[in-house]
Amino acid sequence: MKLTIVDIAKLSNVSVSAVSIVLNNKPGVSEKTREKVLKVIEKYNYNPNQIAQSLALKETKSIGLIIKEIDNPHFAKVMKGVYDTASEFGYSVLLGSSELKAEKEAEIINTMLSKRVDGLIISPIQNDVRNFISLANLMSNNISFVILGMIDNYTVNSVDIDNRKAAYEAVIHLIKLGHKKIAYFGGPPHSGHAQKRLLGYQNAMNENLIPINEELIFTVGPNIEDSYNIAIELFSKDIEKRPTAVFCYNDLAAIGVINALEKLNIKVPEDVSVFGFDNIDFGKYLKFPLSTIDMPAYQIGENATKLLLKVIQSKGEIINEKVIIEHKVVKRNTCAIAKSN
Amino acid sequence: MKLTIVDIAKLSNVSVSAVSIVLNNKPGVSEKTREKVLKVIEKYNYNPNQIAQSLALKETKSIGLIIKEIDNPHFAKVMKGVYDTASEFGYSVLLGSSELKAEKEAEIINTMLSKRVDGLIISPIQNDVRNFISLANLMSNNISFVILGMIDNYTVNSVDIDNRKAAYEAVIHLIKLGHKKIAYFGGPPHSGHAQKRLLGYQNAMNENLIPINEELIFTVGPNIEDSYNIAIELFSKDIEKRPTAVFCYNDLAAIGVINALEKLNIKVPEDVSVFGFDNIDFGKYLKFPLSTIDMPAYQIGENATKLLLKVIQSKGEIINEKVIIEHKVVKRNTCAIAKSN
DNA sequence: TTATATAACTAAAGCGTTTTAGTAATATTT
DNA sequence: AAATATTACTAAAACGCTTTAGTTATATAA
Repeated sequence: MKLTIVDIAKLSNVSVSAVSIVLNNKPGVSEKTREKVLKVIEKYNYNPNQIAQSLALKETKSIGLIIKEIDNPHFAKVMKGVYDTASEFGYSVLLGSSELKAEKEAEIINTMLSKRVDGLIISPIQNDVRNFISLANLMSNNISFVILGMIDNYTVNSVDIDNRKAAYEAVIHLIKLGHKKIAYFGGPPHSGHAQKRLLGYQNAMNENLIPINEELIFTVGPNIEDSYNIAIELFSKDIEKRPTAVFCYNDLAAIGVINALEKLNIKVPEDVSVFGFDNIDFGKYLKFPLSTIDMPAYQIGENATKLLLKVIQSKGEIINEKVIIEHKVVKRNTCAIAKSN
Repeated sequence: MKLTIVDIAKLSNVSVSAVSIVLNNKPGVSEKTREKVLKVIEKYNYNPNQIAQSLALKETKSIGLIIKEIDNPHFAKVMKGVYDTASEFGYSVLLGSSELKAEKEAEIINTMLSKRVDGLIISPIQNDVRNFISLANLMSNNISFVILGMIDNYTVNSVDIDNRKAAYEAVIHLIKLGHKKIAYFGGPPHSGHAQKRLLGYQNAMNENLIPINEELIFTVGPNIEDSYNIAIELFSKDIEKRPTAVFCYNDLAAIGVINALEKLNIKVPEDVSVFGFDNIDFGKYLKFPLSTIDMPAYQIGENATKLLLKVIQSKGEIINEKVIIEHKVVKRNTCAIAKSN
């Protein structure tokens, strides 16, 4: 039977209030009683019920983290960043994964709110305000939250890299290598990241006066197999219809493409170049060490958490920060000079 | 301002109890008032405060998951298994990562208990009951929990693979390939998994009358770099002091070893064979597709959660299940016949 | 010494639910 | 129509804490 503060009070012959004061290390009791109470607490290994505390204090010391896919190394790093800094500041983290489903996302947000988390870190499925239905809810009920991404035209706290610029740089890299027929394997259509990366792709192409072939722009699912299949189909076409390079919205997609290429006996990078995005740890150990954009996921998680805690603690004044983390283009072995054909 | 049940009661001209009855879909109010109340709830988008519910009901509908490393693909899969099934049954999951530190583990367990999770799934740092300090606490306070691993001689609910057997099979595979000088790159000394896997290694060696050279048994940290460094040192020795095969307690360690070998211009698998453990997704995409033990992490998470929920729901009768999940040895490209030398 | 300020302590209300036990209203039997 | 069973409803206690406001004891000032 778990002891309560009432039990401790009785056992130490003081009032409940006195125990509470001792528990929270507040002034209001003599050294003598403090020690007396502490001794009893120690003896019975008393652990205050945080549920009751939360109800009284209207704070739970926990935050919710909602990512898109649990088993994606990128999000694992984000989680670690969030978890480490949350722990450091005494917060617990409640896990949520939307698996790219909008309804699931909304549902998770709802249950987290009824669990009264002190704040939320969300990697949203969609950045379009019209589709990101929970956003209005969060804003109007002024819940503390920060977005892993960008919501344009809204005063929403967020942390992200400059996705457009990163994608732009990746594609420029490919163009400088002589590629013109560059495919884009993008993520879910409404995803902010996918859109920004597509924009970067378009910018780079336009700037170099390379016409964009809509037939080379794809939407792939979140797993390696999906992009593998699409790549198989794409590269089974006539050679002149095939791209000489493909820029992928994440490393997982790039792995799928590379696998397909290998399956079809098309050489990477001699025949076709592949560029990823995220720089997951395994990228460098792959059969074809991946050229990619380094998106510092741990830092993103860390910064998001610090920002969230700032928002939580700033009862009153409005915080409006859009943190941009520096990315890097990392050139490894999956890109080469385009064959002149 | 968040509405409370009292507000809803007033707005619908009924008692608080009536609202509670409606909320929980219990009998005790007429259809008419039920609808009336429901309308108000809908209109104001009322969301009951789960903290208050938890206090009243003495259950939080959340479980704690304590793993050892967040950014290890094996645990990512475990997490996904746990998360998916917990969600399916209406439970939230509170995340904990011990990062292989016993004090951290104990601390996490403590805060989760004060947050009054309904149960705990723990991948413990140490399986030795004398060192796994929290275990006694959990058992004597009869907390619902399940262990990802094994605690011998105790009636502890757990799910795991047969680690000894799996390791045994891996080493037998190596031995059949003609290897005799087989190194073991093991995990932290007190870890149950590491111990069981070491035992399997020893069994296989003994059974084949191969003397065990203690100098070929190593303890490596949880990251790729650590085993890389140890391997560099090991394989820089005189050739006759070097093993011809190394069996690693997880895939990450195997990747480190392979990298070191590559760095030293030692050919995998021609010169030395490497065998991993876990079968992380990336294993097959690596430069040297990894031979390894398939440990079905998702299933482990799933089973652990189902077992935990069973324990939670079985107020009263004692449950004592030790679930063993089937492993598989997967042979890919990192093992070859030993050179006769 | 008395008056006053300060320190130590505590009773009770409040946080937002559920549930028990009771009352009032309605339906069913006789 | 009266007696009884059933249904609808609600007041209040309980869950385990914090905190406010008040009381009592002690220390300081006059």
